Amino acid sequence: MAELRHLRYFLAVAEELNFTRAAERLRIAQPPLSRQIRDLEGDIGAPLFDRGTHPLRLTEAGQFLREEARELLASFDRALEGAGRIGTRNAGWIGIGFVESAMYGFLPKILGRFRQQHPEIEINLTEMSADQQLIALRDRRIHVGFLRPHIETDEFEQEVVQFDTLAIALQSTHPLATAESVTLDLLEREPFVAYGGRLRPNFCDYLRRLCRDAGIKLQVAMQVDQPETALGAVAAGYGISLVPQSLAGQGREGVVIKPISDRPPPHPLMALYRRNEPSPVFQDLLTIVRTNNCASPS
Amino acid sequence: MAELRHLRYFLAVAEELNFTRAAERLRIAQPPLSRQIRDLEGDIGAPLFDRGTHPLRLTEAGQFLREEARELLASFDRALEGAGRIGTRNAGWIGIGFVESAMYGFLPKILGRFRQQHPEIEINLTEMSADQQLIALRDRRIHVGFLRPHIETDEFEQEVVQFDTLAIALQSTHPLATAESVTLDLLEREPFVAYGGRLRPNFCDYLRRLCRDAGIKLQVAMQVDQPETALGAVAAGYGISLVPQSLAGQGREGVVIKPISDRPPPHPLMALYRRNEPSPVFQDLLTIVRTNNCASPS
DNA sequence: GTTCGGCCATATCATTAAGGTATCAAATCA
DNA sequence: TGATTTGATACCTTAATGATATGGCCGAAC
Repeated sequence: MAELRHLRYFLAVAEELNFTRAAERLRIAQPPLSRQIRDLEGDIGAPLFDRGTHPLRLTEAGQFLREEARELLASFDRALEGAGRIGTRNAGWIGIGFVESAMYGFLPKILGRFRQQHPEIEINLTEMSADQQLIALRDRRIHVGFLRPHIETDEFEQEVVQFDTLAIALQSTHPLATAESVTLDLLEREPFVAYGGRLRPNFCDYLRRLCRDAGIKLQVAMQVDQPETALGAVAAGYGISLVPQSLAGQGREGVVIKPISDRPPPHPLMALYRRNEPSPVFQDLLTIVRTNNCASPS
Repeated sequence: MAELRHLRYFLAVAEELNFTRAAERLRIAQPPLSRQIRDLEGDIGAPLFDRGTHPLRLTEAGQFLREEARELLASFDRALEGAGRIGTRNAGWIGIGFVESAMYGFLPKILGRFRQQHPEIEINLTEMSADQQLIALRDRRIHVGFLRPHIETDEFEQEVVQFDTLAIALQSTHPLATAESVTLDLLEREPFVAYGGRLRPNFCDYLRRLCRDAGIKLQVAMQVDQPETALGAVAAGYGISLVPQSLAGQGREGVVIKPISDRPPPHPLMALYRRNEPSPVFQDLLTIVRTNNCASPS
């Protein structure tokens, strides 16, 4: 089984581009180094170096692994050091689960402020889907999850931390492209660019439920995976689509994003956490999240 | 030296909360498992389990390490598999360096589209400062870097990929808080919340240079590390500050962000890459970055 | 073209460290 | 308190890492 040693050795060779010098640097002899690299290559199933050239050259796979190896070794050290700090200084840690879209501005901001208040607290950040967050909360593997609706649970505390609404994306040549806003029933009268459930099952479900509740029957013209891709499809004239209003700020050629005047569907970011979490550090995090002041409809 | 084996073993115990069962799962005997855990704890310098309780319990450090270990082991496998795919299918990889603020919407969007076009390409993402990006480009450790000015180099190709301007943040009780826009010379007449060079030396330098070029003398009232923190300081009445216009969308209580009418200072996101990069995959990435259509002043 | 030197691979031996067995001590539970 | 579960200790075995010796290949220099 491959071990970190293999990466350490590989990295030495990748940096020296010379087995002999790398071996010296590692304080081992050259033959065992050759064997370890060979073992690693066997494990990977592909060569990492172009042999027979002077100087030695990394293959594409080797170049990739060199970067990954750096990152991995650094992360490993950080993890052990972090655990050590927590254990010795009796510091703490906070585990955070989040859906990808929470990374679009919200989380970096929160984390920046939190780190400033609590530089001694180790933070474990893991991107996970909404249902993975539920499981992780139950297992106490994270302290808080950030997700989009629709979760129906009273097992955990839940609160809105950032408010967004859905808006309608139109091709810029559309008759309504110059209107101030549009109404929701426009969705029934135009072909629709829908979301497949593959990448964002929750967002997809949410839209489905929304349309059912509003009594809207969509004419699905195309399926895409992400709101950004939907914008592309709209620009290309496949139809209209529903996207988060916040995407309007980005401005994309061929598309306009119009607010919905009658019943704008909400698209909030939620925080989910266990009731009665005692940790004062966690309470501080919640305070930061709340004073972020994005929790009111715009 | 600590190895992945230690993490694998630790994870088994952490999940079973029982050395004997964990050993069975790992297909080894219990005593060597105990020893490996002890070695790991020695390396870390803190206990990972509360011994002497039934059932076994993880210490805080142990809980943290459990999450980190999961992540690390998964990353390790991903890295080896990725390298294998590159080597066998003759696929490729793209290395991307980026400053933190590129993560605020820009990069996730680009990556989403790129992954869709090239699911077979491995992506190595590394957050690094602007000067680290320069070094990494030279070392061919990344193919492209995303950074904020000010970099003066003709060693690499450079282009604007997202345009933003700086705006002035005022306390919402400020007389000008209701104005449409303000002028740059307001900076001279009010105490200023400035940026220390610790976290974002480039941004800090950029502001300094900007003020010097515009002939503006700031009255620095406070130093903060990040624009978000600056907003907090402004809300608290320490003074006014310069922040990216894009922060205006987030809305924060006690602060208004006003565009600068006379000479709005640009704050673009740049892409930096080697000239004559032949890879067609890389060219595709550039195309996606360019058709992102955020490169024109708003 | 031939030779020399650098460099990596292979083969074999030595040593270290991981894994196994037997046993003990401590905590839990009846 | 005695039986049982469970982790720690001591000691031995085995496997894998590391060292030494050597050979072959490639490139550079004469």
